[in-house]
Amino acid sequence: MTATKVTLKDVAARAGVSYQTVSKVLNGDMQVAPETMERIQAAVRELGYRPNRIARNMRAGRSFMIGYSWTQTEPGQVNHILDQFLSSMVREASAVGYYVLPFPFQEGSAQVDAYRDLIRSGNVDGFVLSSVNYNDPRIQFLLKQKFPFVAFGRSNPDWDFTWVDIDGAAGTRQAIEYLIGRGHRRIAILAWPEDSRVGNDRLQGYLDAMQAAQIGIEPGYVLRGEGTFDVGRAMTLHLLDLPSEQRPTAIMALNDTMAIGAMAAARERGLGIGTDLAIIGFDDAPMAQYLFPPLTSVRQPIAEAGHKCVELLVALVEGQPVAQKHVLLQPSLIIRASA
Amino acid sequence: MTATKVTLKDVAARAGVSYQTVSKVLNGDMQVAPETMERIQAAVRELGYRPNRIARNMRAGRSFMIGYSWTQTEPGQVNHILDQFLSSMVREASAVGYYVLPFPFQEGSAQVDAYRDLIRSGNVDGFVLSSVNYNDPRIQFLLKQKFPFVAFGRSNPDWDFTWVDIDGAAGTRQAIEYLIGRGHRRIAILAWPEDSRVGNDRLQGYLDAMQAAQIGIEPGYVLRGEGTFDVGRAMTLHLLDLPSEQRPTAIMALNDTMAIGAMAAARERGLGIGTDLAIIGFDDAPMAQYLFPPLTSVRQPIAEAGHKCVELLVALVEGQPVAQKHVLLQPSLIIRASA
DNA sequence: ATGATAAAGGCGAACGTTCGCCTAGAGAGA
DNA sequence: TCTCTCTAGGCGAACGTTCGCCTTTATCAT
Repeated sequence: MTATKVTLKDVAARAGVSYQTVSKVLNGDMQVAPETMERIQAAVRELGYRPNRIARNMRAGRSFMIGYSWTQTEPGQVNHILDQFLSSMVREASAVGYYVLPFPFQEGSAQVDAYRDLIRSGNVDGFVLSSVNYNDPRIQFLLKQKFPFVAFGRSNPDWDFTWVDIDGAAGTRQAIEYLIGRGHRRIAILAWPEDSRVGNDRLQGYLDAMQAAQIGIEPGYVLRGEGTFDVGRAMTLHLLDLPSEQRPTAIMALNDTMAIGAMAAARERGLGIGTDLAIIGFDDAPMAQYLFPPLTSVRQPIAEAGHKCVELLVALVEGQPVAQKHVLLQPSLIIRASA
Repeated sequence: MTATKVTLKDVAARAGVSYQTVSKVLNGDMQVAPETMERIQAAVRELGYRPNRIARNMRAGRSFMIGYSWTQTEPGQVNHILDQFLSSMVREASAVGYYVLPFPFQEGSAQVDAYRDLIRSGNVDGFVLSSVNYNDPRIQFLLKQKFPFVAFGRSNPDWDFTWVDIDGAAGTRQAIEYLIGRGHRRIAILAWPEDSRVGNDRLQGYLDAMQAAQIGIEPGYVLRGEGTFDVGRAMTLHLLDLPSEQRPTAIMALNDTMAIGAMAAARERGLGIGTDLAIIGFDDAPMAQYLFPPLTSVRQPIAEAGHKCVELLVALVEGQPVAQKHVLLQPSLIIRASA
């Protein structure tokens, strides 16, 4: 019907007051006579007035936007995280008067440029980073700029910044303890390359749990490689082809994709998954429950992480005291038939 | 280093011209002496000036934002679409000077309110809708408001609006033709409830292909239900328990989750998937290739759809002539071992 | 010499808010 | 009656752009 924008002046004209008064009344910054209040409210209602967000932001000198960018996954991979993480960020942001601004992921040095541009153009008040790793150039840059950000994931221990992370070590530890409790001693782990901060964290839980149970770490049981199906399958075939007294009875993979590769390998060698060979994954991808057999996996509280990131970032941006600079969320082991 | 914002005036002061001149020069709206140009460019470079996007939008009376909201999936489900669709929208939008603004999904009548609020507050210049269905209240509302939007998905045939969709009928047709070519005649289909526009579209491809091949449609082979694992499994068990001369030799499901349920059912009945029973899914979820056996499925050009949606919407918003109001993209059958 | 024309750039205004300060009138205390 | 203090609300300014129009100076053809 009415395509034309309704402004404060329109409301003011109809209510018979100055437009600044309308502004103040709507923002609760002023006492007015009850009848005036009534007239203003009626005008707002009848005209369908909503404050123009751009003008408001202009005046405030802020954008009330949170920049977020994520690494695009390769064609074969799923980003089952994104939906949960982004949805929970958007919801929490909206609840506190912010929006999330997704921007394109860039490779290499162009990546930091994208962050710089968003800052300089006043497009965002802060960032949430994900997929952080050691020596992350974005963190380095934002720290130097003193620009507010919260990282989903830890980085170099000597860098001082606010982060939210999932306790990967605890997740793996839980899984390994479970396997040990079921009587397994020869437990192998399909880990990631050494330059992966997340991979090292998760691997640490394996080392801790084995040591706590006084089981020596067999170097041949710790395999590293890219977290893909093919790598998981190849590593598992290698393990299964060891002499039978050395062959592991349980394999944990640091993500579900590798675990599925491990399942394929077990099937190829004619082993019953969950019976002859226990397999545990990490991430609890949505498909995990539908695999044959359903995959035991470590589930991460992704939505909670997104929520926390926004909560901390907004506190940072608004200069409120931040209760906790570091939030470490606990994952949980979802036990199914594969282990 | 410099936390303070750099504005046109700062640049102008350093270059020794008026700030409006800087604006015009940067926007290519004015001819200046080469030396002046040089001074301005140097000042911009040295100060790291970027135009303030909020002020620019304020002046333009537009936000250069595209609103987008998606239905949150249930815990067990994946939204493997989101990453591709959103990424491609963000990339395309960025290329033409826009951003994508995700906002929280609301149930029921609050949903339209969210759209209305975004319009009134000047937050967005247009919308991309997804998960559209028959009688979609959002489409109804936006048409009445004459507010620019592009739907990813069709709705009521008599509503006149711009959409991008994937030719689901063609996808199913391709799959069924493939099955027929492999000698199958007793082909069942696991379809969705009748109120699903997408489901009916995909189902139509089955009907078309069967008819074209002169194979009568067996009513008992067309099963409808929610697109979940459990429903897919239950429907398949029902089909497999038919007398052997009536039992289908191939089953197509309208999504991968149901197809995986069908695979579970086949396994329970001791049938070899791809040998005793052919199974085809729809969506080509990333996990499909890692299933045992790998699932034959219909792949949709999601990224292209996202790209097109933004392209059309921007044309709409800027009042440019839209080459094609309706874009129907072709899916492709990815043949693997399950059929 | 003179007027026309173009090039180079200045200036005021406006977009819709919010913020701080000002004012008119009423009520109250002395 | 005078002043002092509230209360309700008005008014100007500013945020950083862009747009339209104006002014100045140089260039050129007549």
